[in-house]
Amino acid sequence: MLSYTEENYIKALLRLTLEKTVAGTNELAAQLGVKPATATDMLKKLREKQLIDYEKYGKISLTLEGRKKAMQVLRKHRLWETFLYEKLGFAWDEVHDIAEQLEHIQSEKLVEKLDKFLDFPKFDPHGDAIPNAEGEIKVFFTQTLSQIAVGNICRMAAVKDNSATFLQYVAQVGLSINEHIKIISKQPYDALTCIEVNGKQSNVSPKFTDNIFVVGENE
Amino acid sequence: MLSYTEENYIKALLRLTLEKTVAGTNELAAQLGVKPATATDMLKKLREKQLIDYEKYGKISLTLEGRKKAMQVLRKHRLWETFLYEKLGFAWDEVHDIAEQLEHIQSEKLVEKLDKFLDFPKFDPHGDAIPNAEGEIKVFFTQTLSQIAVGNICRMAAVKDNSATFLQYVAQVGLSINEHIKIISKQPYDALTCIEVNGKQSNVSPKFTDNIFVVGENE
DNA sequence: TAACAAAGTTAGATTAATCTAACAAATTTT
DNA sequence: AAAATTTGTTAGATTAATCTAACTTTGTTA
Repeated sequence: MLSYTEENYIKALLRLTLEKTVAGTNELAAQLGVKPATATDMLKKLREKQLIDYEKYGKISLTLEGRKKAMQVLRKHRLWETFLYEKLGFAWDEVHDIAEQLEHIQSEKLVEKLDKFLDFPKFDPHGDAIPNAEGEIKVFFTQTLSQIAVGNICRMAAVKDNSATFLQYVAQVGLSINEHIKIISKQPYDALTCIEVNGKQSNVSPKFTDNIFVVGENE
Repeated sequence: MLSYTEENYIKALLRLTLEKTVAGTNELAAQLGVKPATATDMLKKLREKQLIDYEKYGKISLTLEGRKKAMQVLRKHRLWETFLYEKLGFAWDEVHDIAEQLEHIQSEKLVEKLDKFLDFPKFDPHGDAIPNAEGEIKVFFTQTLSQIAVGNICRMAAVKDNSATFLQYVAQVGLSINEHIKIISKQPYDALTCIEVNGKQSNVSPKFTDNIFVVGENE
């Protein structure tokens, strides 16, 4: 079982690795309000416990196990935030500090009962997704590239079709996850869509645009 | 602010001093699952913080401040137990261990909102009274000595009248808080009640029996 | 009342988490 | 590429809470 402190370290690492590319010791220490020397000590300990991959002077990343543990803390945090907001009537901005304490309560059964009591919420009061019991965030995309109007910009979120030929085609037009896409025009005659990715324009078929999940820019 | 550990010590002391006469170091240590030496150290620390009265080799008691703090922890414990039982559907015997963790969450506002959410419960799922925000357990006695039938035994809980003459009268018949009282007989003619306290019988008036709160023996 | 047992304390060590100060490695700038 | 800056580590100390082992006080019993 992880200590309160260890949980806070892996949670901070999760946040850093989600938001930015890689996490460094100073950044981690700042996030937690401790000195870098302290963080270094804890990093060694977390490595011993196989929660992170780390070599001295190198970059830090969570192992699968570490990430799962961190996500479970995040799950508790967001469920408690939802409880405080929805059930107890706390304001939007008051819930975080209390949830920081509640997220360390150890009881799987409590978490599951709380989840049920809240009617299995998918998002917390800030709109952030709540991980499931296995520590995964399932994001269900509903909008495909074909639904975006001419002139708008969106961002690629996922693909429906995972075939090699399709993925090669996707790469060929310069697309990848999070890449921006602008809809230049749509041809009424042959139903092709002209998209622009990184300054490069391509004409693609409905078969293509129907298989790309996107999110709008105004999120 | 008290540490998690300090809170546990004063809570254990509260339990011991409520249940038994005086608390000793060994007993306290046993209650908390630590060695007596550890308890001694902590007792010094709690004395420094003016939470207990204590001299070495002497008996231990909570100060008013210490008692208040302990009662506030107990309040949180019992409110959370009520929440787990009433709202989350936990069983009677599952709530204690989780409440042991939840009772240490620091947020006055949380406690008050939880209290309201639970509709200001007076008793927890085990039937124990929940202290108020000031750390007091208000017990409302409803039964007076005059309502006890002949032949029954009850126990003195409190008095309605606090006048000196009444209290002297009470002492004179051998009564004090928690003292047992047996109703020997009631005279229809002059409405006097014959009571027995510690083997001593006295005839008392309705004015007397109406001003003594009692609890039945079958609690 | 002297001896024994129980209760409580002290001294010294350990562990987890932290710090400061000094040092080492990596990166950026000139 | 040498110098300067940033980043990260090590060594040694501190605090809170705990332990064991030895000792002291108090209370009980023969």
